[in-house]
Amino acid sequence: MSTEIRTRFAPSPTGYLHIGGVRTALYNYLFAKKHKGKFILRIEDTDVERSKDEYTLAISEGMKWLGLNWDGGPYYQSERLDLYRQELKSLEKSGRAYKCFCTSEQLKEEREKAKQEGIPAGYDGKCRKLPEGEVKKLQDAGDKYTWRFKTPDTGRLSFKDAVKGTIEFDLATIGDFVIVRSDGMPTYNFTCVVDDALLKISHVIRGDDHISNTPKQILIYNALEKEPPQFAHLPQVHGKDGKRLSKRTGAVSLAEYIEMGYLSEAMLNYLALLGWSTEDSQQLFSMAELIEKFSLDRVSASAGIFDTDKLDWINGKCLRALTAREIASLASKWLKEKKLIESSDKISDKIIKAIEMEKEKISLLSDVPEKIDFMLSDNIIYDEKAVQKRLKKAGAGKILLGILEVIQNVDSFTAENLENAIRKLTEEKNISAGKIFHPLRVAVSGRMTGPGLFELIEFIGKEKTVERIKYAAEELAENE
RNA sequence: GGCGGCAUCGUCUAGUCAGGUCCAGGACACAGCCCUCUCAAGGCUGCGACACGGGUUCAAAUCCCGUUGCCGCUACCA
Repeated sequence: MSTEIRTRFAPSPTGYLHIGGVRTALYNYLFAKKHKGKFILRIEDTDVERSKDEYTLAISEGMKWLGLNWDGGPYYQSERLDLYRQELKSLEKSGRAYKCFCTSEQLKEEREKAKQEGIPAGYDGKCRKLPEGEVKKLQDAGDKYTWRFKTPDTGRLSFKDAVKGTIEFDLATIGDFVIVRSDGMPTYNFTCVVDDALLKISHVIRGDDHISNTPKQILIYNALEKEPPQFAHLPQVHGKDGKRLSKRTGAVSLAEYIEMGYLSEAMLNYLALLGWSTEDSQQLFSMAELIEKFSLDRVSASAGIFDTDKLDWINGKCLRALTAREIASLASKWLKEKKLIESSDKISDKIIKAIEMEKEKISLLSDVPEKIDFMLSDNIIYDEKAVQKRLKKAGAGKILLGILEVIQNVDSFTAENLENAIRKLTEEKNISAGKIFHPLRVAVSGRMTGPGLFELIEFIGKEKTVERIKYAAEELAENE
């Protein structure tokens, strides 16, 4: 009997969607899709203090932006409290959970003491032995209590991890841990198991910071008489300093990368490769290829560093594969900010043409305005360095005037005709192409870089071109 | 401290399970060259790594032991 593959992404809404979390979500998504299974979204919001609605929103928006659409959920743990309560009852009945009246202050003190003395920290299971009468007394007195899970005192527990192999733990090192807080809210290790079991998750794919939690969770599965899922622990994503990704080392949230102008497919492609690879080292993938080729046994075991150089390269590749119209529409937010367009639905053909000419130089969507604004504006700004280098040269003014004459006489103002005419000029006057092209470029655009000169001139139009060459020749160029 | 995980070019990695075909392959970045009216893009070339120390073996990046380093867990966070 083949059971359905079901994976889940289970972030806690205590911060914006983290880039490492995005990768976890991606791998879960790819694995589910590859096996024609289901990908479920679950929000782990049992930490009332730190969970915020805005983070929940950011998570689902981010997932949508990426196109990682979930097949089930989102399930909110805060809405499933009854379920955990039921399972707690079952644990109580089987004697696997007990009430603990120790206060957090007490425990903290003991932990510190243990640390100083160099003895292994961890709960000593004091309240496990509390006589029933004593429990009743404390409870009647209104003392707050947590529920702890009773872990075995001896033995070993091992599990097979799809990326790390077999991992074994000594159960003596795992103390009784809290599964329900004194305010009645269940904790992670408990809710996670209950939900994964109830939602029939077949493969738990998550960060390897959860490895140490896994034995605890398996213990709960066993106590609840549920079958544990397959585990796959992904290596961490680190910052440039090799440490855990943090704001200090760069952007960490997906939203920041969106803001910088990255494309979702580039992000996905890059993240897919950060910890996974094909045997032939393929670098560029469509989502369909990713789904087809992904497999957990080719996931790397070691942590990777989030490096934007490669992301930028992939982003450029993705961008170049789009049409100018698509780029314009994707970049409309930035175009609007720079006042190049009024609204997203008012993208002129001129803008699209300009983007077309500069397409291969765009690496981020946010680059678009600066690449094309000089072609669209009526008043160009002459770059000081460009003027110095190309116009303040002996004879530059005279050359420009010569070009002007030619240009004025080009009847059909196309790039081809312009090029023919100007190349003819270089031959007639026997001067190198560079001597003509460079000053001309600066004269009409104000800068030294840009699209092909003749396409650019055609785009600018005869009237403006003539006007600019005149200005440059008379006001800027060296006329000696 | 205890427990657990990880260790190949600056970065992402292939190769490790089934030791030889690996004086270690690909990609990004970097450098140079080519193309070229500029900047890009593209093409080519180059630079560059098996953490360290033992062992096993005819042979080790691959297997074993130890060391070191980094990371995680050790919460009434997830």
